[in-house]
Amino acid sequence: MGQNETETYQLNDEQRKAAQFDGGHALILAGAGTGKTSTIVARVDHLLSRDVDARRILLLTFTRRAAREMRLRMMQRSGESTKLVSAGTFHNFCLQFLRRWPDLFGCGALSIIDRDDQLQLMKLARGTIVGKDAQFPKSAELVNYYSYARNTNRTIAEYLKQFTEHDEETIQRITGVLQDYTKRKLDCRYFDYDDILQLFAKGLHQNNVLREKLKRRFDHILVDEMQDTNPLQWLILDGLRDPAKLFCVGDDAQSIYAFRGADFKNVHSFTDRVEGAQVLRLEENFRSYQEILDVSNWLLKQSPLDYNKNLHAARGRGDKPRMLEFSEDLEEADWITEDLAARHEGGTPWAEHMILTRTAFGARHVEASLVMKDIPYRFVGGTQLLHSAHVKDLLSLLRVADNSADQLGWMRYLTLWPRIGEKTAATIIGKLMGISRADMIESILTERTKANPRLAEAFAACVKLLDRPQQAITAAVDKMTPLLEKKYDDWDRRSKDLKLLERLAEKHATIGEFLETYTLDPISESEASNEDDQDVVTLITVHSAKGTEAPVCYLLGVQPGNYPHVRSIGDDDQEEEERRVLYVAMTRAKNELIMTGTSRYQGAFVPYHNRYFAAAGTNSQLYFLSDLPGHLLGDDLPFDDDPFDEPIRSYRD
DNA sequence: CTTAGTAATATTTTT
DNA sequence: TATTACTAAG
Repeated sequence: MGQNETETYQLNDEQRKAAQFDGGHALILAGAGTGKTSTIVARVDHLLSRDVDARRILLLTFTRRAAREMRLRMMQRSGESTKLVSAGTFHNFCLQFLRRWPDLFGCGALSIIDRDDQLQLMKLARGTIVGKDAQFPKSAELVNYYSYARNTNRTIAEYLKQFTEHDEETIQRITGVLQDYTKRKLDCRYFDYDDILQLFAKGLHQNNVLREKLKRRFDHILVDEMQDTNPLQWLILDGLRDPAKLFCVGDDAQSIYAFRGADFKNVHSFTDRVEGAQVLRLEENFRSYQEILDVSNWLLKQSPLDYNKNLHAARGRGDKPRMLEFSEDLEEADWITEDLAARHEGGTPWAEHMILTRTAFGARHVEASLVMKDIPYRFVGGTQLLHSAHVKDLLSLLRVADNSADQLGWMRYLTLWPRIGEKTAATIIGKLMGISRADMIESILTERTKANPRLAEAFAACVKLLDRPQQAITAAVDKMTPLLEKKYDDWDRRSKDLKLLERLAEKHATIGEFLETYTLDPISESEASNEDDQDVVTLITVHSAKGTEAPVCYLLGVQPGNYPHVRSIGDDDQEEEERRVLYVAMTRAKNELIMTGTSRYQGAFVPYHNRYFAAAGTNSQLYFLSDLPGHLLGDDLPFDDDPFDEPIRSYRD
């Protein structure tokens, strides 16, 4: 333990000071690429060398990917004992305790639902409470209200009054819908993402027995990406600290999750809130060459906010970032994949390249081009495997087998069968509610769906295989194939996904765990099929890319309309957040940063708050890079401006 | 009530 | 592009 310190793993002075900090609580302000992960890993190593019990260290990350990376790095540095460190996301950590002490938290068996299910449930609630009313907020907006209010620890009414323009009466009606939604959620034993955090925080703060138990479990709480924690998450940290010590690492210039309730205050007010806390800074960038940082620094300097960031490259100088402009996004996509192929031909592994995109939608041409050229890739944040219609069809059976109160699952499963529509299904579901014994459910199904004997058979088969997920899927596919074949005319293509599902299920102990894993950590089709492949290009949304890096980074769609994104225009805070998104994207690159964009911006119009918004570079205020000084970039000329029909003028003139 | 066919709808970011 | 929403006919 700890024997490697300073020999193999070199830290600079700032990092070492942070890793070995011996006071109380600490906030580490760490700029992009300043070695946040290394410092956290080194801190764990330091604690272990001081004989801190690994089981008493808690490491909270923002995503599962980050948690995985941390575990790997800790293992490499400090060995087997780090397996005992609790490392995971907030959601993961909280859920673990809800499961361990359900009685103390007051929750029984539950299924985690994703945003899709939330939306559907909200649609039902909205339908019964307000009926048809085009003026009334759509279900998607209602889900956002509900989630945002809870993540910022406000009541619904308080949030609506403060952040929306709705009148008193509308607020009343919205509250009514959300109440109905909550009731439906409980009826189905559903838990949405926010319930996990909220119930944990509530138990932690309102149940003294529970708080004492939880507080006594950890001595050190390490938090990654502190700038993206929200008030609800802060409540959790605040409840767990003392005597446990907080070690929070973050960078306000990389805060890009305000839409999820993330609050800078967790960083800016840290020392006010936590008595005696110390602030340490990491300012030397180990990731990128100075030229990449020059452009990034310039971007932040344009902001009216003072980020007080001026990253300095420890690696010195390299190539200037490039900016390429194309007239069509198909050309842009093809250029990138051709460049990739050429580099690979030249001996560079695929894995050294990352393509960053503002939106998953914006990457569709690149994805198509990668497929065309047979370049292996994984798309992090791309279309989710579990969201395609045929997969949902299949999973509906597994869901109801796992949780018989799952009404959305029943509705989907039942209506797949001939002669069963919404009404018939609703009647059957009504009969099923409140019954938990599988054999009784089976007999009701058999009784009510005589025309489709396989409906009940398939259910019975899956229930028997609850702890053999792979076999359960095989059985489900077997029984449902005739149905799905008829429903989809491109069944051949779709059935491949179900094979993929079988393979994924192998690694899981129960159906419940299988469903939960991929609900909390959605997986895209390309990720699922390339799971074991190491050498692949990474296509990734900027939001998912926070915390990662690659030697060569392509930044897709660097053009007006994307930075800031049109949907954020009009709200100053949102626009400013978009600048940070671009900053995060740029600072991922280690050696080369290649920005591409199209001049003909998205055809013509983009819907924006029910208006049409033309943004084709008419207003330079709307594009962060419109005033970017040319000397910061490499020599690529914008293609359209390249004058090929002009006589050359001597430089001596 | 169900179903087949057509129209519309929405594509920011995520645990 | 793909899925969901709606409408008219069975």
